[in-house]
Amino acid sequence: MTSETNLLAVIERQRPELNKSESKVAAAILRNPEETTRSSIASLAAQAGVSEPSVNRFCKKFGASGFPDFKLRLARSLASGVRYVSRAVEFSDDINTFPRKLFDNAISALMTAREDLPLAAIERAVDHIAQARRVFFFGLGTSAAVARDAEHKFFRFNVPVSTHEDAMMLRMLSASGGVGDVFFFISHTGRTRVLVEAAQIAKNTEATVVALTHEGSPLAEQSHCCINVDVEEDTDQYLPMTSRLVQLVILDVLAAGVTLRRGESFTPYLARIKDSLKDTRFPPS
Amino acid sequence: MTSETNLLAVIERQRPELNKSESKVAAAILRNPEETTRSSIASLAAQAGVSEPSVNRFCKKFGASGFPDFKLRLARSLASGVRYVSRAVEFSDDINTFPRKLFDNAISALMTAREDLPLAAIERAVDHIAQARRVFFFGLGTSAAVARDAEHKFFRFNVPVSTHEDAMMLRMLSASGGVGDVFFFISHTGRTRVLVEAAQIAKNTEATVVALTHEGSPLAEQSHCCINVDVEEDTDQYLPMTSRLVQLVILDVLAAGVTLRRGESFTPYLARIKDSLKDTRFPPS
DNA sequence: GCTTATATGTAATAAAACTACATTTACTGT
DNA sequence: ACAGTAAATGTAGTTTTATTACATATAAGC
Repeated sequence: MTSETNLLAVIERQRPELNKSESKVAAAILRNPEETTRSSIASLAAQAGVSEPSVNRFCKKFGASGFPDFKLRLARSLASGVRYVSRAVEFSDDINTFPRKLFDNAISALMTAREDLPLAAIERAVDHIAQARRVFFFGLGTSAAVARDAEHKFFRFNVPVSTHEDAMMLRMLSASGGVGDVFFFISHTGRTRVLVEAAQIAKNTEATVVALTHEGSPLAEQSHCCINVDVEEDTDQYLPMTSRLVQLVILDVLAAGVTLRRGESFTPYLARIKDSLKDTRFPPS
Repeated sequence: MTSETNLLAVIERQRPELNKSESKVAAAILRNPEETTRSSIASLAAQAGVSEPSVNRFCKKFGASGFPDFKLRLARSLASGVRYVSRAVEFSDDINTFPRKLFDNAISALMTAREDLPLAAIERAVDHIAQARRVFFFGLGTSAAVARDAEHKFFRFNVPVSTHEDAMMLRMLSASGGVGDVFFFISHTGRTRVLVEAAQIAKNTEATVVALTHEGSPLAEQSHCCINVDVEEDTDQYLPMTSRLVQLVILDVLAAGVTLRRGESFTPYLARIKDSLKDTRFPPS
């Protein structure tokens, strides 16, 4: 078990396995975590309707050395932001609340993703990309921007990279796949017909299909290597926001992986690309 | 003045104005903040070589109600992460370390940004966009993907939105600006010549120029409304990674702001757009 | 229904933090 | 330089808070 960052999430998760008084304590804490960090063991016990030692035992059960230590941990995980349940924006929100909520959601999505990174898949994807002859990044809708970002990132590795959004193009390019080609599909749902079909076509060639999507989705099934992005998101009401952030960071990870694979001798090359941009900018004052 | 989040920074700043025993306490805390959160008032007093009440007074001086409250605040500000130094990826890193580092950096950038959101500018930008006749999102390089994402997000508001990357297009469109047009420029550095020049052209029209960039940059100076994104980033060595994440979340904030402005009656319209995508997906199994 | 194990509470103890007050230190003016 | 005063720091006692050891109650197994 990883040392989970978010104490509240741990409590929530363990809740069904707690006995009576423990779950009363859990309830009291979850009802008002912020207040818990400020209250004494006596007042929390009163709030929960249990005895003080019960609270103490509860704290020890969750890895703390005692109540004060527990409060500290709680304060930490509250500060490290972010309510475990991502908070939806309401129409009653105003400028002082909703921007924070959105940031909290973004942060919490990244923290969740960080806890459970699909390292094996990432490593394999890096392998494929590092050795690729050509790389195609395909994504539609929100993921189109991600694909675009990836293109801009990976072209620096001296490998032909391209992005496309035209459904016909996707199919034709996918069909053109050969040894050393990597088709990299990006999708939050993993159910976008056009993408899934293109992936299927590509998979029937000699090319490698990598998917950055939800594991178990139709798209994942059409891939040789699926990097699982499993962000809970209320996509019924809102556009995918947090999942694309996670996708972007994972692409950064892949890019970094490829850089490391190339080795230190590669850095001058990257620097040269950077330098080429110098004259497009106003010099720093 | 904002109620500063980072207690350590506050202590550091106040240090010259502290008297002898207080500064001993400050030194002891700064020497090992992490440990301080776990120690008792007695042990901290011993560490600092002062008496317990001195420690207590120190705590009160910094706004805490007492030592336990102080520890809580300290724990919070340690957790809220501000590991100011974001950790760079090294060639000695392996798969177990560098992905985490990149996620850490992303998270810490968002947390830093969250602490200091330019709410006033955001509010004004929402005003402009909500009332716009047309909106143009302009960004180049890494920011092109951000602009693209914004386009995809904002077209849902029933306002003509577009993105362009061609330098000539930017200039011509900028020149075509009129009342009700919003030109939204996105740039990490705020020094990209093409963008700055386009912004200048747009500003000479009746249109509104909004910039999502570094305050004080040439681009910011050509805008009516600048949303300050101030992410420290080693762009000499790496591509902007974290700044674009912050930009994206801020655009989410703007989109949410516009949605809220439109009011609840607007939701069915958004739902209709969502529904139109249904048939492009494989149904959930 | 008895036995055993587990869970919870009670009350005493120990630890920690705070307060009031005493002492020291540093500063002011003569 | 020295008394007087104000600020700073420390001492010791008090109060609050947390923990431990143990007793009682509750539930599970035979």
